[in-house]
Amino acid sequence: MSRSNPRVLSTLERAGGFASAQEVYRLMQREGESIGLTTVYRALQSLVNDKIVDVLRRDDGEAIYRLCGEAHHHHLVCKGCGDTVEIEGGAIEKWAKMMAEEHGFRDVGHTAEIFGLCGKC
Amino acid sequence: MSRSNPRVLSTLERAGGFASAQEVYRLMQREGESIGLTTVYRALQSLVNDKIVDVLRRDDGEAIYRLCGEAHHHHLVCKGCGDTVEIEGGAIEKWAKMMAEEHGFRDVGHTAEIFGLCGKC
DNA sequence: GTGGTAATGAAAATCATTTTCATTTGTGCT
DNA sequence: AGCACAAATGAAAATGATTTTCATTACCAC
Ligand SMILES: [Mn+2]
Ligand SMILES: [Mn+2]
Ligand SMILES: [Zn+2]
Ligand SMILES: [Zn+2]
Repeated sequence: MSRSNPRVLSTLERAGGFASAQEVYRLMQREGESIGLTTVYRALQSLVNDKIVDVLRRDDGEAIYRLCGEAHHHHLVCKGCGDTVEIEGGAIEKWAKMMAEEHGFRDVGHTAEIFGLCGKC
Repeated sequence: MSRSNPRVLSTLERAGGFASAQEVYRLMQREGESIGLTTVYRALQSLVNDKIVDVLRRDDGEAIYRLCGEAHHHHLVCKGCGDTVEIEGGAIEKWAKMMAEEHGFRDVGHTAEIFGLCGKC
């Protein structure tokens, strides 16, 4: 049951950060790779099963995937122009770990985003 | 633009805990209330806008809604059974404010969720 | 009552994801 | 090579939540 297609994995790597199945698919098409959307979905599911890839959900519900190894970071997004700054979240990591411990949760992950108006807007 | 239909709100109350738009709709139908699915969606969106209701996502991507208290808080959600603990986020508030200042952002808000497996799962 | 605006809901459209199923590919064996 | 059998692939159809359209209805103000 090892459907962890290496071309899909390498494309997700190349994408850097999060990408949805549809985005991975479009990226491969644009680069001339021949692959079916179904295979992309199956490969990503498999990679998640094997814990090589993380999955979470965008606000619109679309599933997004990311290599587990990549540096974990958060975003500061401008509601006006969409500019995004990648920020470090040491305080969040500690908070998440503490809260999980306190309530007996394990295998925890987290999401955290800040949004507002940037200097130009 | 206040489409926060009170019958939808009261149904969500009666449901207790989280319920999806589809579930709220089916519940109202079962109890003989005449309402359209579209109106349920619009009412829930409106309630979320007014911060009367929290929204998050099930693992399958379906949006689920729940009445939320006045105080600003965050969630610790079990990926296994869906149990949710409302937690306090003082550390996050400070972090968000500091990051925003550092990058010249104003009028900032934030989201932060922790997810993992609870003690029972 | 008349005109204007907001709310409603049935039906169609959207869109990510899953399922089906026929075809292709790979692998071990003779 | 030739054959058998399992796994992988992908096009097309199905699914299901959510959104959009649009015609109708309820609600107000004057
Ligand atoms: Mn973090
Ligand atoms: Mn907070
Ligand atoms: Zn900006
Ligand atoms: Zn649990």
